[in-house]
Amino acid sequence: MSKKSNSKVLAGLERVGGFASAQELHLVLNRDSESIGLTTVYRALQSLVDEKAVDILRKEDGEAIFRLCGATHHHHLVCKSCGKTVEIEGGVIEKWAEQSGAENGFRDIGHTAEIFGICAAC
Amino acid sequence: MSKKSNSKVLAGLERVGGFASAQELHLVLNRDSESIGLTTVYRALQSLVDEKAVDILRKEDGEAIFRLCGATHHHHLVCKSCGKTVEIEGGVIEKWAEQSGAENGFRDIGHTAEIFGICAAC
DNA sequence: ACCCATAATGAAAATGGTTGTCATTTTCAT
DNA sequence: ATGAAAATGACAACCATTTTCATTATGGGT
Ligand SMILES: [Zn+2]
Ligand SMILES: [Zn+2]
Ligand SMILES: [Zn+2]
Ligand SMILES: [Zn+2]
Repeated sequence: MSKKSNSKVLAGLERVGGFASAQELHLVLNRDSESIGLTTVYRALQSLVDEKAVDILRKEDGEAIFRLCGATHHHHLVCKSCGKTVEIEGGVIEKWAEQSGAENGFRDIGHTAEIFGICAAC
Repeated sequence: MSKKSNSKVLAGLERVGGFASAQELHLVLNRDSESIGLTTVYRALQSLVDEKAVDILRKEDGEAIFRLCGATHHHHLVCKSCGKTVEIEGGVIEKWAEQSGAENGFRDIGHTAEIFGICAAC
């Protein structure tokens, strides 16, 4: 029966596209007339992470954010002033992370990387 | 005057050696007859992070942990299981960030990048 | 269809790290 | 010494997440 809430949450993540926090997801789902409780969203996300259908990361402030596993992986260039965001190709980073991890005997390697600055308009 | 609490906290971090949470640090400091409030520990850590004297990372549960940081810019490879940390040379990343930013007309470019995985011992 | 054991759900309360408030204390220049 | 400004810390507020617990849905056995 947890199947139902799991697929609701997965659908929500698809709709969102990229990362979303549990609470954002809860809002999105209920906005679209999918009645689901916040607790259940947390539980569904937890089990989806356990079965590796969903990735979990942490924002700088410590809040957990989730995304579909296998969603196209990319990185962001964000303007510190106006928030404008550009999606960046990160092939170099993927190699760097894999290689650095492997050289040090690590497995299950993941990474985070963000670029920030001031955009031309600001 | 924040100098005083900052150096107390730095001393605490030295004593601890590796990573410590704000609350652990608060305990350690007061155990060693350094009377300092928890709020002040948080503030000192915050300002030390701002001035890049201290690194901040997140445990899996989202709690912030801190440690002394060398002056040279570098990145981290962290074990998700035991917390073991390796400092990584990030020349590739610096170039990637600078170039991606410049290509999109951004200036004052900075970046964050972390690698995580499971270490050989775990 | 009916029972019942079991799992799922979600509202509300509890938890816990972190941040905000504000009165008090310390520092420092005059 | 005096006042302004910065620093401090006890306490309360905040907020994401977890725990409780009462209710509801599910599904197999009869
Ligand atoms: Zn901008
Ligand atoms: Zn994106
Ligand atoms: Zn990447
Ligand atoms: Zn390890």
